[in-house]
Amino acid sequence: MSKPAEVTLTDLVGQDCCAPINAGRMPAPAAVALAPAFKALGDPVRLQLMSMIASADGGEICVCDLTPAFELSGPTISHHLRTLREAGLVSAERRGSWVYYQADPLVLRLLGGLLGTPVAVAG
Amino acid sequence: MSKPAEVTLTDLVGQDCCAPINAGRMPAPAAVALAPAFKALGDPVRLQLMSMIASADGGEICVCDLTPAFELSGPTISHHLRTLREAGLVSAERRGSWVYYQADPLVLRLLGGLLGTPVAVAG
DNA sequence: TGTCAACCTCGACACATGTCGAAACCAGCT
DNA sequence: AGCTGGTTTCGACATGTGTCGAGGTTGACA
Repeated sequence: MSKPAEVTLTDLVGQDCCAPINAGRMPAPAAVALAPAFKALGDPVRLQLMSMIASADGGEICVCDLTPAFELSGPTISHHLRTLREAGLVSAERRGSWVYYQADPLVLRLLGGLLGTPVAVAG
Repeated sequence: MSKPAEVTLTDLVGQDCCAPINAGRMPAPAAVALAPAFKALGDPVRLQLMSMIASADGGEICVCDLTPAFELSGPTISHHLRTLREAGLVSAERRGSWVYYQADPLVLRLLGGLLGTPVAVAG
């Protein structure tokens, strides 16, 4: 066990949340776990994909509705969706011929709570 | 004016906030403006730098306190700080021999509110 | 005014990322 | 069983990113 401090996003979600970003230095393991999620949101296409998935009616949306919404090739959209999936932000489910994507609201809330800085300035 | 739809982070902060990510497809200009901020947070070192700056006593912290906190060269830390600066997340101020960095709480709150989904489910 | 320290910029390199076309895979239909 | 349409994976290429060492700029201090 050379890397006992490894932490996953799911671990952090399980703890309900970690400390907000203005509550002291973030531990390196948490930073390593969280950075990929923010990085995944660091692209305009993925940000729009994420918003479409997160706001989808019924909590899920078909890839066949996502792909034509951009002027990008199918493989490129698939690549971005994979990035979101590997970052733990969305999950995919195949049903019949189509694949449906759903957002993970807990992870989104985790990230949001991290930045939220709920008026902490104690003004 | 070939690109009339260009939007800056400051514009978005000025509007107090844009719609949360689960409230419909994010407009492309907003996505283009927001993505660099998330991308800047998409690195473990910058996430830790950000947390140290945002939680600094007095709202600011000296570079001379940041650099020795990582096993990275000075130029590398400077590069990451520049990335955070260009993303609009922090600002720098020179005072005497040292440079002090401060976080922009409004931008952090904007990003957080975007993801925060503040219990909107009304459960 | 000269010297020193802190910080940034520049140039360079290895590696990761965004994008595409071609091909493989998977489920449904005839 | 074979064909068809939808989605992902593979291979390739141009571009962007993280890191460093060397050098420049700024301000303090003797």
